[in-house]
Amino acid sequence: MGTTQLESVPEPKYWHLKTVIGEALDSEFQVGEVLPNERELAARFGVARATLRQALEQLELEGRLQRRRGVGTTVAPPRVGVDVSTARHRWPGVGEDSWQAVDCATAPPPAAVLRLLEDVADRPVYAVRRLRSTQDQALAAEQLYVPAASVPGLVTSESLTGPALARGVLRELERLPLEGQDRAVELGSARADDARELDRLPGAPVLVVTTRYLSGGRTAAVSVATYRADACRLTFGDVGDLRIAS
Amino acid sequence: MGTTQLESVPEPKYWHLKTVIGEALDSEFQVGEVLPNERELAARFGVARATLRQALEQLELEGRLQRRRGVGTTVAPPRVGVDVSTARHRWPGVGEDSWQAVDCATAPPPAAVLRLLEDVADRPVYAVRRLRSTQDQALAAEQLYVPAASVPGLVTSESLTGPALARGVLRELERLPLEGQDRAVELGSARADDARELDRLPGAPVLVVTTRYLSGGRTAAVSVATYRADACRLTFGDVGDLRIAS
DNA sequence: AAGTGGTCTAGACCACCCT
DNA sequence: GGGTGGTCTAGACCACTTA
Repeated sequence: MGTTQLESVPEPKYWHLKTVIGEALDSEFQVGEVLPNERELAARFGVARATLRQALEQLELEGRLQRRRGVGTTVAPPRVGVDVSTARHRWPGVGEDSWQAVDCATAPPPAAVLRLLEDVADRPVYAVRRLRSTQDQALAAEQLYVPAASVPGLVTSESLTGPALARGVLRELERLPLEGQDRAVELGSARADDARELDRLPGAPVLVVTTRYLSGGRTAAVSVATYRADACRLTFGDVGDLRIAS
Repeated sequence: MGTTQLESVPEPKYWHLKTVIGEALDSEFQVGEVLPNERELAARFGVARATLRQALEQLELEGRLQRRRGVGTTVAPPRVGVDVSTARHRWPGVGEDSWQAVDCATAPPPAAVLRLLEDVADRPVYAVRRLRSTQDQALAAEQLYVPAASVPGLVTSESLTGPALARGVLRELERLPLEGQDRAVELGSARADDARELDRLPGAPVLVVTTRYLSGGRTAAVSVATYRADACRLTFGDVGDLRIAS
């Protein structure tokens, strides 16, 4: 990376910086390579550290950089495309997928989820926790809410807890006929617990995917999955899946 | 040993501020109401303005606030759910939709789009510009790239330009049999031109929806649509009529 | 212990919108 | 012209990782 001085331009410094550094990333850096630290970069470009950080923040938001406290700033790999296609008509956890069930509690779901689960009397509601990862990196954390009424065959016991209970709930859920799904994607910021599991700081930008699973005309389960916005590209392929087009 | 690891987690000020203000928004403010200005809020909470701004930035990212230079900070309405369902198997612009074609050029598409349009020899490539709005607010700006080969019946002339040409391209595109779509959603930051049309500043967070339209085994068109991440929730309903009456 | 990114401060000036 | 949010500075200290 050169030691180019910035000329005075009408456009904000951090914006121009972002462009300059972005181009340098393309031409002079390899994926995984460590950048000079922020104080050095700021000095090199002749700006305050806060200004430099504004540029780095944007680049991180766009998935081009990865910053980790105590470690440094590295060039991020291209975003991973993760399939969240709705066309499959499958329950979560069916078939080959990259989710791993890690826990299950019966804590009451948040108000926003309760609005989607129409019948509030369906207590308890199982809260299954799952993680989705690629080889070395956690991509998403999910909270799957399943009313007890959706898994009538579930055998519970004092000794059946944690991951085993989570898997049991998922297994029972598969027995219901899945009639459809409703899905929404929006931008959010990671809650403290999600952030920890995604190896990000609280408030990190995430793509929140909310799914409503329908069975028997009812909402049989609600999933709230938070994907690392810097590391993921959500794909909804319907190609090669040519269902009966109406 | 006496070294008890007390997990005192000093929560950052801006994070706490965000919570406090967020709760105040729920209980004490109406949608559209104007908040006190940043200098006053900072003084009221006893923090530096920069710290307060960190909290406001997060709230804006989550779609709870709207800030406009020279105007002030207002309480944002709930996010608008916009349907970007892929199940429709429709070309862009067919039927009742909220897009408005505004222009058409023949500028060469960016490299990332060229990679999706396999046959690079298909010149020229029409670049149709469209806007999607609700009553009073622009939600998304789209650049739709259509190789000339996809619209063989298009009659061009010197006098056919701008919006009229854009509509002509869309009309011709509808004549092709649509075989499928490939869609991806990721987080991006608004380019200067998109930002202007979305009434945001450059770099504002946007949800970038990239769609590949397939016809005859080829990529017949590529759409890159940028949605205001603060104002939109993208929905992918495949439920259709099953939707609970609302 | 040294080095990194994350938080925070107290100022300053600028660009924009309103009246 | 007066008020707003946006940009920028030059520091300071903190939390975390690594050696």
